[in-house]
Amino acid sequence: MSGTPPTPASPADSGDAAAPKSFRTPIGTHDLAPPESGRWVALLGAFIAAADRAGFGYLQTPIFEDIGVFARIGEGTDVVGKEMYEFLDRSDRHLALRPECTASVCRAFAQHRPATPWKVWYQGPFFRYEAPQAGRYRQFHQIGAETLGTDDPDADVEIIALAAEFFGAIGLQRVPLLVNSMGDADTRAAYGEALSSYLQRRADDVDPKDRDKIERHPLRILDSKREATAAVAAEAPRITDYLTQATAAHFERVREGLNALGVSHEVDHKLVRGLDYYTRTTFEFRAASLDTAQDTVCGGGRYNGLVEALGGPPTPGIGFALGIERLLLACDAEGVFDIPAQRAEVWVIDTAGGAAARDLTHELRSVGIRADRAFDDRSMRAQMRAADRSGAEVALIVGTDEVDAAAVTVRPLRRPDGGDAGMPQQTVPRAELLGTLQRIFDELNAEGGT
RNA sequence: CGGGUCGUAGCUCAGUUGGUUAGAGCGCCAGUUUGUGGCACUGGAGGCCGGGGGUUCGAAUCCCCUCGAUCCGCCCA
Repeated sequence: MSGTPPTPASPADSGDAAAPKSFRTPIGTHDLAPPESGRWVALLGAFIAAADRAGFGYLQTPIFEDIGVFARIGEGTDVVGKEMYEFLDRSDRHLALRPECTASVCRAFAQHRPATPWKVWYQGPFFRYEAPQAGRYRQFHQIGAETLGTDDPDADVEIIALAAEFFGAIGLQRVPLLVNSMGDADTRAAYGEALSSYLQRRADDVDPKDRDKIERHPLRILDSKREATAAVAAEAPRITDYLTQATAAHFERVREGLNALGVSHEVDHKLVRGLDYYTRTTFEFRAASLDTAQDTVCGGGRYNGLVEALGGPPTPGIGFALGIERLLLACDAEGVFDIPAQRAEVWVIDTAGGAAARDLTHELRSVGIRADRAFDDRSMRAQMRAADRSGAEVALIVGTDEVDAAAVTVRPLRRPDGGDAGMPQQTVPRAELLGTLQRIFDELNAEGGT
């Protein structure tokens, strides 16, 4: 990662002996370096495969947008209220770093008017100005998928199944799915009244720290973690009792579909989600293996009014976002989806000046072999150590003898049985090198690949 | 933004009631006779003890401030 510290600038160059200022990543941000970064690449690969099979195409939207795009997420939410990275550019345009992607996807839809259904997935960094803690960062990363242009409950099922499929692909087991329905505007209004009057009646039983929410954001009372509040919430009216016939039927069909696909789930009447735009289906996957404060690994729902609110045609939509950092935390907790080993297949050792290492690695790579080498003309011993640590199957040794004979010494480093005691080496003419390597790999695959 | 815990080598950590040149393990580099890895041994590089101020003859150690990390509230992926 960090290399050798640079030698201090000589007074002659700098004219000043003061140590240069050093920097680190801003609060709540992180570098992602090998080997850990290999996990992200693999994770993305697994998602891409699942999304591709389900007919979702990749959508990339800007990392910053006109701040108005995000205002529709919810006036009362912290996400737009106080957590946005907003700024004026040099021409006084009021912009913001994106805190999430659904609004951007809807903006893109309104801007381009693609044919429907529009099925897209996205991936990338998002930004929220919050104090970091376990599973919550100022720059975090999400993968998500959205289907716009259809209100068909089977689209909801497809979206949820995609997330479930992905969890399965990376080996996550303990991520129970919770679903609920927020109904439509009418049910939300009717339910809002019922909930408010109930909460006002029980205000004294609500934890004092939650009381202000009764006025400000009554829905959020429902998912409070405080014991007293949770007790009140448990007896609160349920939104599913206020669903219109159409939304109730929609919800029923979604559940039926999940059952049909074997996606186990549970209805959670207290699942309200934080963002204002949700209508009808809402859902969350929570990591049961995590005992951190943030255990929602994937959240989503339907947002039938959002495209219109962003100046587009009335267009229904459903989607989810999943937090990569949290997902990886959950993988750690379950002990699944390890960091993939990145290893060379062949390591070239050159004690005759380096030209052979330069040329051979290039030649091997061009025929598809993962080949690597040491630099700086190190001793043979050092190069052998590097070869061993690289995990390579085979070392190719080129010293002065080999150069004179136009040959290469092929030195296997692993045994098919997994041991590493070494096998007899052989010196072959350079012209026969690829064939010899092929035989060795075949042998290893045949005997070792049980 | 409020609260808890914590900052000593690249990493994980020792460092006794304040007392001389701040240590270990791992990692890294080099060697242990001829051109050969893992194991073992030897040596080496690498620390403004997070930063600033204070108390003291003397501070990694005590006090204050600050910055950062981490966790919780809150919020959310």
